[in-house]
Amino acid sequence: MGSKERIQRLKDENRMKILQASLQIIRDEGLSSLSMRKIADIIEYTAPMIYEYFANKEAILSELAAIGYLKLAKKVKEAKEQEKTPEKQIEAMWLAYWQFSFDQKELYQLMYGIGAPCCEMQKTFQCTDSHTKLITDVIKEIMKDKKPSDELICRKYFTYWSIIHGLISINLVNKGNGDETNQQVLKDAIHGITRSLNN
Amino acid sequence: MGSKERIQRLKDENRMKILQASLQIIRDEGLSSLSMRKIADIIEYTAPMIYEYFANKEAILSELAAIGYLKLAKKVKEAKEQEKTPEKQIEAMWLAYWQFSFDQKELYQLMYGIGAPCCEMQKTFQCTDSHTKLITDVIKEIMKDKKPSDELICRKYFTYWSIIHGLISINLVNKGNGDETNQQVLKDAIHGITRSLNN
DNA sequence: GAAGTTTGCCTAACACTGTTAAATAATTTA
DNA sequence: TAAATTATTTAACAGTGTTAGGCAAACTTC
Repeated sequence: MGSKERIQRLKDENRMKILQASLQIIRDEGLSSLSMRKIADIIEYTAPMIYEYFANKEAILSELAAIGYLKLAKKVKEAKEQEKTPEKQIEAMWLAYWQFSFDQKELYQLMYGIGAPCCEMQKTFQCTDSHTKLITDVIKEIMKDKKPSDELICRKYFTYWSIIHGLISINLVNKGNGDETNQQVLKDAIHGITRSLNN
Repeated sequence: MGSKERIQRLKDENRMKILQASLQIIRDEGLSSLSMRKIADIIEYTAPMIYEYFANKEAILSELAAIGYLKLAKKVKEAKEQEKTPEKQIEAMWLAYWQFSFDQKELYQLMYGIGAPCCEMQKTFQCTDSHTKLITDVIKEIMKDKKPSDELICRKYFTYWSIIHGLISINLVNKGNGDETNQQVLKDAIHGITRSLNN
């Protein structure tokens, strides 16, 4: 019965189509005008069909966010691998994070709830294999002489994250586009925090 | 015709009632479950009546946000006035900002679009009489020996704001409540930036 | 005070939204 | 081919923001 697999593959395809269509609508018309019926139009089904693939609308958004986390982790990892010293790595990683948030505005907003009463933040993803893990590892590397506690590392990560996320949020809401000035503020801040790691 | 004024006063009262009711609903049930009909229920009118006072739902949110800016500016001003040195002032002001965002979670989210596809950010308020003006004035005071350009001051303000707004956003989305660790990160960051103003 | 005009307010409706239950069409199994 | 299962749709519910039309009360003018 090879058709079992064929049917499964078809189901997976439709799942994927739903996600793609959703993201497309969000990109084209904004999150607030994403509707089940519009998704259905694109995938050439009727709205109730979507419920065969996702429990509800929120589940779609949730899954899109999850995909976002994967994409982000990939970008951050690539950025890391192009530098040798931890200091350069951490700058590259945060710049990659920054870049991601502008290349994938909609996804980023979904992931971190800017302008969207969407899914709970995925705490599952925060530990293994995420950009968080990648970055905290480098922080640990930089601070290794001080034998920092996990709590301290976490706090340092938080400090980085806050300023970058803050900058991004402000830019997204203000419809900025990550221009020179902001990049300058960002780099300054990253350097400042990085310097503070070892004194 | 003193009744003209009486009627005007009644209209103003109703306007206020609508705003209060809206804020109450947002606080009790969240922004996403704010509806015109619910507002109407509370003020004991029917939904279409609200359109006599506000062009649409967004106008209500917009006005709530504007009220928020005023409240915030007041708090920041009070904080400033309780300290003498600019260094202490700036810390107090940002802590007041932080406090405001937790005391008035909903308002803050409205003002800065966290979890809300709401109104454009009010650029009108950014210049005179806002917390922004209050804070940049103090930054200017601290840096006065360097004769900084407006652009530099703006960038410094931005740096402060980013990390604080970032911390707040993360806390709001994660449903944190501004606990010790975060306050620590915040104070560290403020000190770090303040120190950087003069070297 | 009566007639006409304006105002305040409501009902009904439209075009949407997410979601569910029931009915129908297509496909697989016996 | 007949029965059972699965895929898909139609119809509906309860909710949303918003608009148009109508009724009744209040005010203005005569």
